[in-house]
Amino acid sequence: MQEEHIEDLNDIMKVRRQKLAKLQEMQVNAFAYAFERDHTAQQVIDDFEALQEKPVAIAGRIMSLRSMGKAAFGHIMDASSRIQIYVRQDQVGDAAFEVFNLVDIGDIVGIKGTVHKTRAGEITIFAQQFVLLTKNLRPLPVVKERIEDGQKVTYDAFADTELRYRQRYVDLIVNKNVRDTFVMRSKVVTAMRRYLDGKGYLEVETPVLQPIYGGAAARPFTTHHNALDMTLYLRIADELYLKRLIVGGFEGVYEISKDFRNEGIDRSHNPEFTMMELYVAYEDYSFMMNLVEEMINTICQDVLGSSKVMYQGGELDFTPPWPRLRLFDAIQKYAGVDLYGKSRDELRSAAKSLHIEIESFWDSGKILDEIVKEKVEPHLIQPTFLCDYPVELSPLAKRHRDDPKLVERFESFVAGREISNAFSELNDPIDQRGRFEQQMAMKEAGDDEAQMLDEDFLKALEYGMPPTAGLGMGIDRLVMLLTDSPSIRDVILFPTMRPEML
RNA sequence: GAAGGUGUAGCUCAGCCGGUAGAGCAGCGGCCUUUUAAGCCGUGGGUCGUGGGUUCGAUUCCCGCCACCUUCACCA
Repeated sequence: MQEEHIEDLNDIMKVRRQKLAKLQEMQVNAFAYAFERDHTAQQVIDDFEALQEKPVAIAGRIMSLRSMGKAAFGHIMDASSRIQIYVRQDQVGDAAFEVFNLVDIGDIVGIKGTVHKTRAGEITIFAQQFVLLTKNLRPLPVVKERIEDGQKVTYDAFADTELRYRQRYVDLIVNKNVRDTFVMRSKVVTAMRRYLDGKGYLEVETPVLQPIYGGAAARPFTTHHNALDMTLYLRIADELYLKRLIVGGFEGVYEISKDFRNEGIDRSHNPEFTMMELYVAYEDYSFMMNLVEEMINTICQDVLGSSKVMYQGGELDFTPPWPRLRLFDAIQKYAGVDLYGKSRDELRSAAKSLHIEIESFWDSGKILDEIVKEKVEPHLIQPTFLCDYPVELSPLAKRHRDDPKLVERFESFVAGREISNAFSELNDPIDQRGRFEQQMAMKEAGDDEAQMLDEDFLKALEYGMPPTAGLGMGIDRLVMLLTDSPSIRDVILFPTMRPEML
């Protein structure tokens, strides 16, 4: 709405504008500059005994109103909590009460008054002064709750997922559990930083715009730099830059940042998502397994006070150690076939007998990957490490010390979803070049997710990268687990949406 | 990208085997100075997602389109 035509607004919005005009006539600033408060709602509730009868100043958004002529009850909400207010004409004065009569649910107000408990036993601020701080011009969904048979019943919840995602600000105002989820998300990231910083690792920032994308198998977003007249890609992983830093002499570096993958959107995928990558010199993937289970458990303890969490009706237990299952043993266990050392054709027929569809250009690694996805991953509910992957699947991982067909790689699974991926990093530049070349061949063959050859990265390896363990961890998915969220969109404040058609 | 589902008032929903729509809350007016889904009385509000088609007549039936949800594909 570029130009505003009041006749286009609905009745409720028209009335709000009229009230605004009335306030202006009364010389009331409906968009105040500041309000000096000395308590939050939660502080008043927590310190009720000490604050009883004492004056407090609080501010917040009106969430309910029950007017009784010359007095009214309502609830105001600030970031901490919700608290009842009681406004009486004979206390706040005629002028302020006249303003109060123009207040709607959704307005932001400041209250100075004394702390009491009502007859019904609810902590309430009896207003002595009332100030309008911000006039609301758009009706807010009014969610009501009632206790029935000890159960909290919610009426008229703001529940339309599309509206909730498109207008997350409304979702946050109205749905407390949504606020809680994002507070929890912040705590998870803070706890992770605290853990990694405590180990002495250095948090760094590497390029989002990359001339050559790498470090994962995915299609990128492509963009263009005008001044340089060149194509740039939004990163799909941080890996190759972080390893350059290990070459440079840092011995532990991590980055928490957005990665971008030009793939489909579903309950566990968003085109931009948050990843933590960590590289530690002189260590291998066994070290990293220990670190992952310790780190996740520490985060759980920090933010939930427990190693156990309920997720979608089932209990997850993050207490270390987590089971470690070799990939081919897992296939044996869940698919009932031994696929170790099998040729591409043998894998192909195995896939067929397991009713798994495969593409003609897939190599043996890709076919195996598909079988694992279908037959193994759904079984990995409790935290589990799947380790020792075939070399074809992992062009950046070091060959297994006991078996050249495998690499020293693991992925951790929880609730059937991958939450981390790690390996002993390949630091032999000759081997690395060969693996890149194999990827290029796959790209030729039609695999548009095969990785690009990065000459500068190879050059860095030629200078010598110490033995290094590397890890990537999906933050969004971790937060989903710890907040019992079924969709990644529930843990991303503004998930990717198609633009609304106007 | 495919299939299925959904789209009706600010919010949550009902309804219509074709005759231009209802409820609760929110709103507006009135009464009410301890209420809390406040209450009581009265009352306004909708191009029924969008564009076509069939029909005397479409919110309802048919087709296209858009958005969202679910499952699948791709992927983490």
